[in-house]
Amino acid sequence: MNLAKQHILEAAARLFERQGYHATGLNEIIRESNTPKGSLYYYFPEGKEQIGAETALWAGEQISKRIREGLSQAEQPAQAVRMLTLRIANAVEQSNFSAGGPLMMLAAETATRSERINAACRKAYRQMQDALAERLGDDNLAGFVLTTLEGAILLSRVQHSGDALRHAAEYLYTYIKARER
Amino acid sequence: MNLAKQHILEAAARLFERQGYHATGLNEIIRESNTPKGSLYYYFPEGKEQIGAETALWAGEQISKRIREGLSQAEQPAQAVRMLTLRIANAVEQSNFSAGGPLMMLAAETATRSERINAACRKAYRQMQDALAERLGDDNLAGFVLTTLEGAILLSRVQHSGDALRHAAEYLYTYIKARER
DNA sequence: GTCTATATGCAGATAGAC
DNA sequence: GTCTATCTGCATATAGAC
Repeated sequence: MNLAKQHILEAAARLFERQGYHATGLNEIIRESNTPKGSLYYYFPEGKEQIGAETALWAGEQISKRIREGLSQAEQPAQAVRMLTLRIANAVEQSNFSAGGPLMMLAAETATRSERINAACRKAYRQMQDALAERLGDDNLAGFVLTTLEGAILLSRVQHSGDALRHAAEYLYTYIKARER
Repeated sequence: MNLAKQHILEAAARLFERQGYHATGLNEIIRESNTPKGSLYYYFPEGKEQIGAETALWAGEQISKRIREGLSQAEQPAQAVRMLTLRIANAVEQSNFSAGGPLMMLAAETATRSERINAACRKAYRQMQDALAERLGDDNLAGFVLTTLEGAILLSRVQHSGDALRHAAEYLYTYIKARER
């Protein structure tokens, strides 16, 4: 993929993550990406919706990678999920509660308003769930962990505190641990 | 509270729930509320942000009531939470995945962009958590249930399927049940 | 209390020069 | 590939009549 295009995508991902899809203007994306203004419609001829969809796909791959990395750093699945969740808590706090995955905003705002972006978000979430399931050996459980992570990220952002994520880390740990036997 | 004002608030809540805060225009709220156009700035002189904040507070009270009602319909807390979650799953499906609480969108979109709306959302979430804690007898556990519900609503909406909520219902049931002993 | 008219600005998008 | 200029439309908000 072209470098300028990649810059636009990454800037869009950051902005969607911080403030959402509808609150982000194309001018803002251009500015934030340090990309020549004339490039946007050259690389994304179908406009904002295309940017949204490609951002979701790209984000899904990035996050899945990080999930795999994070989960590989502990012996037992329960402990791995706990550590991953605590890492997210730190990341969210250090970003002043603007981090937490570009997907959540994009997915929530377009669930019933853009079929194209929605399809991309579903695919991205599926990838994330697969990454979790690889380690947990249970797709349903992976779905529940994903659910919990998204909910906890949302509440942590709203409450301007990583506590929701830290609590989630402990509950998930206890739950998965109990299952291991 | 004045009736016209109440109509505006309820229309705003529905629209924010379906499509989000930034995607909803004031004209749309007027149209959907069947309220005279000149009334909006009469009742909400501080504009859209005031509407957002008051909507969040109102929604928080409504949802807390429904949580209390829902949780009172079973003998044991574990079963009560399960039934509440399944009820939400049905509601979300029957709304074509546009329902799921006016708060989520509002809260996510404004977490770092409007202190006023953010404060209102926090208060609303606190009320909801209190309503859960009353029945569960454990504020941390109530927070975890809230986290799970919000995450599951998000994923159900994105995936256009109530499965995430139904799975969450079973996991929460198992978890709370195990604690009862 | 509610109306119409309007101010002002930015949104997404397009055309055509270079 | 990138530029500038511009179109169209809607956004929030305000003023002043009734």
